[in-house]
Parts: sequence; structure tokens; C-alpha cells
Amino acid sequence: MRRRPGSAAFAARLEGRTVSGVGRRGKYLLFQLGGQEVWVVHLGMSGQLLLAEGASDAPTHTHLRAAFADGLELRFVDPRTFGECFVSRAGKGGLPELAHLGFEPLDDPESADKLASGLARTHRGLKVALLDQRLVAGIGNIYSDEILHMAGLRWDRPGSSLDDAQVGRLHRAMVAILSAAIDARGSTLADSQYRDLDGRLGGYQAAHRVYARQGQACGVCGTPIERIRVAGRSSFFCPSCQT
DNA sequence: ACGCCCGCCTGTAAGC
DNA sequence: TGCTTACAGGCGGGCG
Repeated sequence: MRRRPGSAAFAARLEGRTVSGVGRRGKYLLFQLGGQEVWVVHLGMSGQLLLAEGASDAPTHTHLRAAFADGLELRFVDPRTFGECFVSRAGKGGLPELAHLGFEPLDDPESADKLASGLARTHRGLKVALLDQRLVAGIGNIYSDEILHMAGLRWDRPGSSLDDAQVGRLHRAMVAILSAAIDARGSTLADSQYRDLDGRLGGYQAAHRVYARQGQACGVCGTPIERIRVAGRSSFFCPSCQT
């Protein structure tokens, strides 16, 4: 792994262990190893976790092959090497590497209150706020745009400028978009990089309302979708029905 | 503390 | 056809 080098030490912490459970926190995938130890995977921009027969050929850019006792093999494939794998031990506050993460948008029963209070104390734009993993964990460039469109809110609206009804709309849109995207098994873009564990393509890209749809008609009002750069990221929005 | 830019990498597509 | 440039689901560091 590029960011946390030391493959021998990493392998030694995995060898012989049993995965007793799997989980997720934000964009980090978690494999429970017992004894408070956790194998953590982040896919970055181009990472894949693929389950395959151990005897089969591994694709190029396979950085890790974890062989299981039943003959299957879990592979971490990542051409751009922006992803990472590491083993860490949870302390009282959980894993130290994940301590910066904000609330879980779907799992935290207080997510609506936490979104409201987080937005109330920032004048930053809504898109930057949604992308900030310290406020809310797990939202990236696609779903921030999708959420803001469903909520009818512009990317540059200061967080503190929202009234209660608008915060409520934003929270409901966040839950709805993320839930629908998960149900559709994620968004696979033109490069087909994103795959699930079995190598299948996601399906939510067909439902994208604005992402990569510049020039096409907004599904709500028919106005052409615009593309701009926000904080260095391509961003898509409807200039008419997002206010 | 925040906003902004850059670098980290490889692959692909578009432009000349 | 081939070379160059821009851009891509993320994140963290440095600077003003």
C-alpha cells in the first residue's frame, strides 16, 4: 500500500486471522478481526474489492490478495493507488484513523439534528459542506450534486442561510438519494471502474438527475443542466429549480 | 479557521 | 497515426 507502506508487517497482522464481521464507516470498509483489531479498506477513486477463486488470474493493479481457507480470494485492485488498506486497533473512541468522521447519514438516529447544527455554524457553501467528511461521512462528488438537486438547493448557498424547512428538505433528500443509490448498488461511470464484490456494474447512474448531464434537460423543470467547477471538482446543477 | 491549489497515480478521451 | 493535454467516484498538506 502506498500511503501506509510495510507490506510484510501488514500481511503478518492478517495471516491466520478470522473475519468475524464486516461493517462500514463513511467510505471506509471494515473487516472485524477480533481483539478490537480491524482491517480497513478505502477504495479511493479507482479501487475495487473483488471476490474470486484463488486459482484464477488476478487483474493488473492487484495490490493485495487475501486467501481464505475455503479457496476463495479477496483482492484489492486499485490502478490509481488513491485507496488504502491497513490494520488498526479500536480504542475507547473507535479507530483513531477514523476519528475525524462526522455522523452517518443513514444510520445515526440524530442525523437530522446533526446536519442542522453543522450547517448552522458554517457559512461555507452546501456542496463543500456535504463533501466535508468531518460533518457527514460518506458523501462524495456524485451524490452531493444529486442530493442538492433533489432538495432544490444551490451548491453555493451558505450553510447558515437555510431555514428549518430547507434543512429538512436537504436531510430528506440526503436519505432518499443515498438509500436509492445503495438499492441500485451504486453508480458505475463510463470507465466501468466501480464494481461490486462479484464484479457486477452498479445501476444508479441511470437515475442520475444532474451528474455528468450538462446540457441535458432538468427532469423537474426542463432547463439545461449546467457544469461548473466547485472546490476543484466538476459540479452539476439546475440553474432554475435549485435556489 | 477557512478557502484555494496542488500532488498523489494510471488510464482514457479529446484536441491538435 | 502520434503527441500533448485534460480529466476522472478522494484526501491531505501547505499557503495566504
